Order: sequence, then C-alpha cells, then structure tokens
Amino acid sequence: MTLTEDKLDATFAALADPTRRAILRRLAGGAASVSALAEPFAMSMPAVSKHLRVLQRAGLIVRGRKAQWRPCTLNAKPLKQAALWIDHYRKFWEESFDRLDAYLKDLQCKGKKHAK
Amino acid sequence: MTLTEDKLDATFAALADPTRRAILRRLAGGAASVSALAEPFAMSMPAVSKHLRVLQRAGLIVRGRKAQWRPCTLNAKPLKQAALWIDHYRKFWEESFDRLDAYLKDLQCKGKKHAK
DNA sequence: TGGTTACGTAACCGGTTGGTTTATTACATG
DNA sequence: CATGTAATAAACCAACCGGTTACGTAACCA
Repeated sequence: MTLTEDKLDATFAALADPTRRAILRRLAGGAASVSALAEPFAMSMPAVSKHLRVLQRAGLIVRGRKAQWRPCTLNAKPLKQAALWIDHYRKFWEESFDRLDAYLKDLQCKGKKHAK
Repeated sequence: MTLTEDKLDATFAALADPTRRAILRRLAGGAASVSALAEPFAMSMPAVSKHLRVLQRAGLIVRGRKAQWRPCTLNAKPLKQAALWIDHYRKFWEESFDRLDAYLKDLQCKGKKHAK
C-alpha cells in the first residue's frame, strides 16, 4: 500500500466525524485556541483535544504555541489528495441519466421480483 | 445536524478503509460478484461481505440478485456530496504560496523561538 | 510566591470495527 | 433428491473510538 493511500486512510477517517468537520469549518475562518474551538460543543475539553489530535495526525491542522494558548490552524493540503481520489469517480455521478442508471434500476427490479 | 451531514459521516467512514476503496475502484470497471471482489484480498469472504455492507449502508454500492450471485454495482452519487464538502476548502490548498502559508510558518517559528 | 488559566495526559468505560471460524440459507444441476 | 456453490448469519475476539473524570504542567499575573 502506497504512502498516499495510507494518508487517505487518516484523512477520510478524520473527516468521518461531524465534530471534526465542524472544527475544520471553524478554522476556515482563521486560527483558534483549543478552548475557543471547544466552546460550541457540548463536550469536555479533553474530548475536543482528542479530536484535534486526530486532525493533527491526519495533517489537517497545525498547532502553534503562544503563551498558554495552542492556536490551531487549518492545513487543507491533505484534502487535495482526498479530492483527487474522489474525482476519479466524477464521471459516474454525472452519468445520472445514462445507461448506468438504467442498469441499476433494472438490477434492483430483478432483485425484488426474485426475492419474494 | 442535517441529513446531508449525517450521510457524510457514513460516506467518509466507508472511504477510510483501503479494502473498501479498492473494492470501489474494482467496481468502477463494472459490476462484480462478492467472490470476484474477494479474490484479490487475503481475507475470508465474510470479511469482504462486511465491507460490502458498510459500502451499501453508505449508499456507495447497489446489490442485485442473479441466481446465487449478488452482483454489486457502484453508485457514486454519495461521492458527489463528499466532493462538494471538500471543495469548500479548495482555496486553502491552492493558496500554497500566499499569506496563509507564510502565517503557518510564522506560527511554527514562534512556537520554537520568539518572533523575529 | 502562590493562584489562575489553558491545555495535555492517564486511566477507564461502553460501543463499534475488522477480522476469524462455524453453521445456515438459497439456488442450480446431475 | 443429493450435492456443490455463492453468499449471509452468528458467535466470538482483539483493537480502536469517542466520551468521561481526575490529575499534571506550563505560562501568566497579583
């Protein structure tokens, strides 16, 4: 398994949680401290800290240091790889009204008729 | 949390596994039976069957029925939503040589020493 | 010096995940 | 009907995840 593939694991896994996606959305508006990031969520700070660690290990955020604050900053570069991977399938979701879609419907139809 | 957001959970989680990504890649070449999908992997068929269930619950595959075979077909539509979500951050990874990048470097620098 | 603030670490807990082996269902064919 | 094949179901296991509470630490401030 290539290194890029390996990173995709971490990237997609990091994106698979609504709290972490919300944190990224917040960071798109600028750097923020941990407590500022934690504020909108009904969870303890250690929980948020864990989410940040996941994001950091996926390379999606960078953590600095300023006195007693650890400002987090968005780093979107891993998202580029994720976007490229997904984009290989673009033609499939743009084929909505084509042969493929008709075939899918046909398949499901046969499935139900047989499985009575 | 919106319904779309909820589906993103399942989509990204499904993509976070190399086996499942490989299955999708294989299905991009056309429908396939479970045993055909299992063949390249060093794991039992029930394990592949579980991966397929994850992909199905994420809506990424559709399963038909033809005699004792359950052909799987790619359904890329959930990927469209994932691509749209990621695309909100495109400007951030295209800003490689801009203010943001400089700020990141500055932040890390301040972490180690003091401002220059 | 001692207190407060911001954050991390450690230990723990219930639920989920990714895999196994074994058994079972569904179908086709001799 | 008996047998073989394709696939799922069930039971089990170790590892991981997302959350908690309790405690530790580093920097600021009075």
